Amino acid sequence: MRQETSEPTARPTMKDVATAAGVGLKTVSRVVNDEAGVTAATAARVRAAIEQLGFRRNDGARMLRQGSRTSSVGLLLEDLADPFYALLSRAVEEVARAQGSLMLAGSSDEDPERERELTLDFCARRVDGLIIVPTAADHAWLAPELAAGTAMVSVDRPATGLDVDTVLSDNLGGTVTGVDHLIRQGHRRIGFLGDSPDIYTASERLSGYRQAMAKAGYQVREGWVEMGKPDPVGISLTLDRMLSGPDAVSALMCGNSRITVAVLRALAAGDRRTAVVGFDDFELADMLPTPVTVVAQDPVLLGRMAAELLFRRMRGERGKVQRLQVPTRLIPRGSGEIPV
Amino acid sequence: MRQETSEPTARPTMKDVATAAGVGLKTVSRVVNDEAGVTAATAARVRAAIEQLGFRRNDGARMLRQGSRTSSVGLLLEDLADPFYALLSRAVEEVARAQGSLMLAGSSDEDPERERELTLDFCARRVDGLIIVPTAADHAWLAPELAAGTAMVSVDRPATGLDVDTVLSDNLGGTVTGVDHLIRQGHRRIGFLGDSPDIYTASERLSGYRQAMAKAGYQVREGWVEMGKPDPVGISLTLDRMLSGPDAVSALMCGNSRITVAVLRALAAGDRRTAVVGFDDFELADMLPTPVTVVAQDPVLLGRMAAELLFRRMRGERGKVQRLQVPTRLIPRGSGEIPV
DNA sequence: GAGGTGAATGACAACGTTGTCACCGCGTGC
DNA sequence: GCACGCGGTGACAACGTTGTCATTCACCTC
Repeated sequence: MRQETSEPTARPTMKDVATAAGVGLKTVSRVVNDEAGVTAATAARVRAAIEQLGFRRNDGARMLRQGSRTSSVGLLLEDLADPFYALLSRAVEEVARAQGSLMLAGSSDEDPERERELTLDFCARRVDGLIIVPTAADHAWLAPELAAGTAMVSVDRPATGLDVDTVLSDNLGGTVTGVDHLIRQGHRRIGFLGDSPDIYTASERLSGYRQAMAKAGYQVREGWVEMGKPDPVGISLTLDRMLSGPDAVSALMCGNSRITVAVLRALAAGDRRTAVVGFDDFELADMLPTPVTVVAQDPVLLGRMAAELLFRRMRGERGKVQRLQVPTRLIPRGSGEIPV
Repeated sequence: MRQETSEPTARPTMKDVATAAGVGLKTVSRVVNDEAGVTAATAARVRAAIEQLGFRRNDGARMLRQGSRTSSVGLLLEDLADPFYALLSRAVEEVARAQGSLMLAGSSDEDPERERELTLDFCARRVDGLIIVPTAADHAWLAPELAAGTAMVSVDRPATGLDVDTVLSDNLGGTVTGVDHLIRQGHRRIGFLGDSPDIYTASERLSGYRQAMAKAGYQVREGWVEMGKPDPVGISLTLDRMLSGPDAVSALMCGNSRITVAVLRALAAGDRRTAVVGFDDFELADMLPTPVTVVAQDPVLLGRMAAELLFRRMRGERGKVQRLQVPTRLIPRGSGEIPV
């Protein structure tokens, strides 16, 4: 089979198969779908014709005829290439496959416009369900789709302006655990570096930090908190500031793994031994010169729970809107156990 | 909009919109598709009805009517969650989006049966094109789909039994470069640990190793080569063997990043300083106690080239079957510069 | 005022499939 | 001999959309 010679041959349809086999259209349909009521001899002739023409049923037409189900789900997240979301995607794929569905995947890149376009494209394709890691923007525009019967689950973050099932990590509690851990090592001057505060997870984690500090009765000084898109240069400058002067911190809580890594890089350049706890685990965290203590999330569980919830809704389960929380886990490895 | 109360409302169709707006079906179609020849007043009425009913065009039906194009491509690879393939996927997604296509993604898990099912499902959905990281099994079963006009590109590995455009890394040359690099540091006793030899990339890299050794005039001793699924325990045992006795090696070339990491873990447990070069870069390779020298691939470029080739085919470009190679790049970081 | 022009609109078929139903031919029971 | 049942089969409509073509009507020209 040489690609270069293949002409854009029209795909054979059931009608073509019927003609070739000398039977009626419906008989072909019966054979293709393993329906009863076809003689073995007829079925054999039809199958031969199918083989010979290279026929394959057009599932698009099939689903149009049969009604709503397209046996496909849409997954919309920030970035397919991010290790965290890659694991989550794979978990969703796994559940979808077990349910006989295919998965359409798209990355929003945190851009509400792109998110909206992709999501509405998914809806136009009539996905049976939608799993979405929503950007910060309002999602009320999805309400008509929801009303029209497209099942939806929000994961990792809640969708503002839309009342749907949601699966979240325990961002606040996890951060409290992480900061508490630093406090137990004797630290009272702890800094926090987080992602843009308009991202739900980032602001939850910031709250966790503030809450843990308040609970311990420690003040959060001006300049101990820095929020924004992780940017190596910016983080390096921020660290210089946080680690010097009379108000210098002795420990850092990092709001996500990209920030943690950037912080470690910046610290590696200097000679201070600063205690660090990161939110979100990452590969090789245990292999670094000072193994990194983290508050680990479970992206696979997040994805699986979201997908299972989605399929339950798709099966018609009604009930109240769910809001599930996945616990986090502190993994002490060394960087968080550096004393004051 | 509360999910719990939403009944499985049938989605409104153009006919419903037409009735609501008091116009003909075709007029709605015209408005939806921004065709000329509709009065502003009529269009406004139609748009109001669309808004009110929450209508969205059914792209499935549209594509059925219009002919072959479904504006979707299928991506089939080993594992969406693997960082290498996650990057590749994202690159494919990016190109697809630029071309107005959506992406269906699936993981084969290196299982030919699963690969086949998913791929044929994609074909039944009438994807316009297919990008596949093929398992080792024969792919002749895809020939009818190819003949039927589904564009196909194989990436990262060639598809045996199928003559399609292919985009590959320079696995052999890259490994030669890596081994040469070790040789230049004075090593003559170099071991090779690779993945299962039935995986194309693994056997190419093994060839590269043998070629580099032969070129230098160094013998490859019995026991210096170990191929198989990366398994931490197995690798640890293998290393014990390779690094001891009269035939002990002084350097290692690792066939992929999972193996590299497992090797580094095993080496970290001991106290030897063994030179290591890994095939395929990975995150934080530069941050490890001994930064890791690697032969880096470019998964993003692989994905982009594959996707661009695919879309060219989909646009009808004929020409001979292509076989493109993406160069690799040696990144010396320390572990490969450890002398004998 | 007849005829022509062109813009707006809708009726209808078709895309490839499946559900419904009618038909055909044969064997059975009376 | 006739009604009946039943298994096998195919004709036809329908799913939601778009392409084709006919129709309508206002407006213009001579």
